[in-house]
Amino acid sequence: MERFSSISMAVVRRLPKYHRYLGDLLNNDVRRVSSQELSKITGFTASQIRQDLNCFGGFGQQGYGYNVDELYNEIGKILGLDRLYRTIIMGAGNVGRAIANYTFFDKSGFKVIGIFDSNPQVVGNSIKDMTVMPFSSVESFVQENPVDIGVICTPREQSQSVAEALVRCGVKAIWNFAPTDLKVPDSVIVENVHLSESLFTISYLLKEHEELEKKKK
Amino acid sequence: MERFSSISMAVVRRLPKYHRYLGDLLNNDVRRVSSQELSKITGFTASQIRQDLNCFGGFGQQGYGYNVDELYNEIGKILGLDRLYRTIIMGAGNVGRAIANYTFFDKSGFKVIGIFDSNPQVVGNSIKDMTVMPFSSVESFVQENPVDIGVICTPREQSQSVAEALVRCGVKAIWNFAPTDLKVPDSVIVENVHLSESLFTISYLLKEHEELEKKKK
DNA sequence: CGCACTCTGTTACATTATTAACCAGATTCA
DNA sequence: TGAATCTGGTTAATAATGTAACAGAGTGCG
Repeated sequence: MERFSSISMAVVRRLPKYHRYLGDLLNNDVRRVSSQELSKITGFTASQIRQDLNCFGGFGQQGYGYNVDELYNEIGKILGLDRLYRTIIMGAGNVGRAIANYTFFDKSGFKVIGIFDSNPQVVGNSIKDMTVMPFSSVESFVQENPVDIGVICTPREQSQSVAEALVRCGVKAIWNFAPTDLKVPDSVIVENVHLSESLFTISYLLKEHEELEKKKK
Repeated sequence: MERFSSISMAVVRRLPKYHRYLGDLLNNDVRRVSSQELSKITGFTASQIRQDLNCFGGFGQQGYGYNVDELYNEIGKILGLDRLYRTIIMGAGNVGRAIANYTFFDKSGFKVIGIFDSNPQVVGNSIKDMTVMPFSSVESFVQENPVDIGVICTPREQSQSVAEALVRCGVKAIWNFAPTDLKVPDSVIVENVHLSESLFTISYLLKEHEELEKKKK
């Protein structure tokens, strides 16, 4: 995906973490927090936290720190969590069902409004008060019900054609759980959750760890 | 987690992708490939690919390129995919069940040998020819059956204590699906799959995209 | 009300990651 | 066989990211 904004992805990917930790503080009735305290909690350096936050404006105050409540809400706004996103899930297999039932999803303003599958055996089943629809009906469904995010939970073979269908429908963002790199126009946002790559990374680190243990002996 | 190896994580996280694309080439009976061709396929620069691969040794040959079969296997070895990992899943909810049934998991040498849950209603259920066991039996189970990787699929509240139990059992790596940063000793490998952060990133990018559209008008 | 202290915003520096440039070895085709 | 071409390994240059340093705004206590 092309990006015009000057904010680097490195910064963007830290924002959710700040948001989460600030939420925790808020739950513990903490009113104010300094970058140094945040540093201890999050593990990032205080310097980095101050710099990150300053990309979006001066939320803090010298000699005081940051107001937890205010900062939490500001970051929420920056992340776009003050709105509702309509999503559809493509593929009602294990992953698709897990996402559909993922309560966090709902709580954060991501509303699943449709689930689709290609398997006639699965179409018609109900998942969380929704009936699974066939892939072929996606385009007409989206015309009636605008969709912001499409979640791809199909096997690898189907993922590219499903992505293309979503793009044709005008879906602006894709959350991809299939182990491929989808080819879509630059204007479409793709966020991959590549479990296999994550797993292989563990495998690598385990092997590396073992080899170091051996060397020690 | 502490790391001693000189290989940077940036490189490590690209290896699975190389491995995947090489597997595709292999399936298409492609025998040789140059860094330039790989560049077109993967989207990384040829320079980067050559440099990455050279961290582990000179697998290519001037004027020829890389032998696909050999490179695929070498990267597989580097990633530690030539061995079997015994895993247990902590939490038999939506995510835990999805992982347990994830066929890719099996195919790549990650064998689920146990599933645990804290809910007495869930304990005793069978998932994929396994019976869900109570959390309390983890330690004795692991003593009998060595475990390499523990997968945390519990709600947030339980994740830290479950992680600590795994560490006590001597589990060396944790694949964490709970939305927290676990506190474990440095020697334990933790790989997070933070779906919420991934989702919030989409949210941010969607908002950014919309704002840029507005400006154009 | 003022002074010592705190803590941000910001700029300067250091480190890491990515890309480009180049050379020599190997290949291929005539 | 040999010249033109290709391509990997390696070093150098550039870009991106992260860390440290510091001035001064603002706090809070006496």
